[in-house]
Amino acid sequence: MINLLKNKKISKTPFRKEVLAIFNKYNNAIPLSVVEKELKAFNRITLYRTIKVFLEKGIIHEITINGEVSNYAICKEECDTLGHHHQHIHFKCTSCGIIFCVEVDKFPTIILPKYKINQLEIQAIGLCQNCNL
Amino acid sequence: MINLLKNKKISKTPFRKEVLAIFNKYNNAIPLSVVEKELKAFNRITLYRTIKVFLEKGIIHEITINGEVSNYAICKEECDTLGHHHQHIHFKCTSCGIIFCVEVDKFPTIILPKYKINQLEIQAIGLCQNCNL
DNA sequence: TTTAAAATGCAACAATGTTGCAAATAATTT
DNA sequence: AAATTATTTGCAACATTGTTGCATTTTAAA
Repeated sequence: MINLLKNKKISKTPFRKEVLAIFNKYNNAIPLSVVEKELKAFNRITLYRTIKVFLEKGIIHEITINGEVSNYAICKEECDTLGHHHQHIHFKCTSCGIIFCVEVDKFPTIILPKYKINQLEIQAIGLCQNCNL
Repeated sequence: MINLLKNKKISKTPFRKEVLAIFNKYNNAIPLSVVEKELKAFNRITLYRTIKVFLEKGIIHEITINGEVSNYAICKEECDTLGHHHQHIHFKCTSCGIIFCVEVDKFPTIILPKYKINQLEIQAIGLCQNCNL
């Protein structure tokens, strides 16, 4: 939805609408290089700033696995300026390289005595449905 | 142990010994900036190459949380050229910023039908023992 | 429609990471 | 222990990635 921009109280510009449409088009997470290629009128600086705003507003979230180049995906849950609230894991296929979010029935809990855990980031690496045939 | 370099079959040089000693000195993960400051004779290029070799040989592992600058820590388990085999989680304290590895009693398992999960990376974000007092 | 606020894009810069190659050092062989 | 081979180091140069100030343009609000 393009109204997302209105809901998040950020200016609705052609550039942002285009970037948002690209993220919506993909069902998986994508790196900036893919966004670049999809953009009709691409500008590095504006893209960096757009990504930063989208991250801050909880429109997209960043996925970085083992220090590799970051991928970005639309937030499905109610994320906002105050933080991201995801209950999904990130899966990376070592065969086709795809990265995406997966909902799991029972999201793990970890208890560390004397610590306070506010957020759990879980990344699974393996073979996706297609590559595991 | 400095013999680690011999065991991993890589040349034992003063630079590598120094970098290894720095990692051993810290009980937590550290970014390259800290390694730099600790090094007597620092050279950016050699450091990058040393880190790369240490990663490949399974001497250290990389921790990247939410696209922030990577931190590095000694591998405690049997990691080698064929891969890293960790059964610990990575904890980041939002108060003091420290990042370190934590052993957990029961490392979570995630089952995704039709997928094959080879590795699970778990990052917990919250307050560490000191900051949670 | 006018005004105020915000976004864009250029130029310039800063930080991070890489590569070829010659010199230096470490490991191996004799 | 000395000579040979293999590897590492560090310089120069470059490539990539990300940031900032500022004037112009565009969006949102009055």
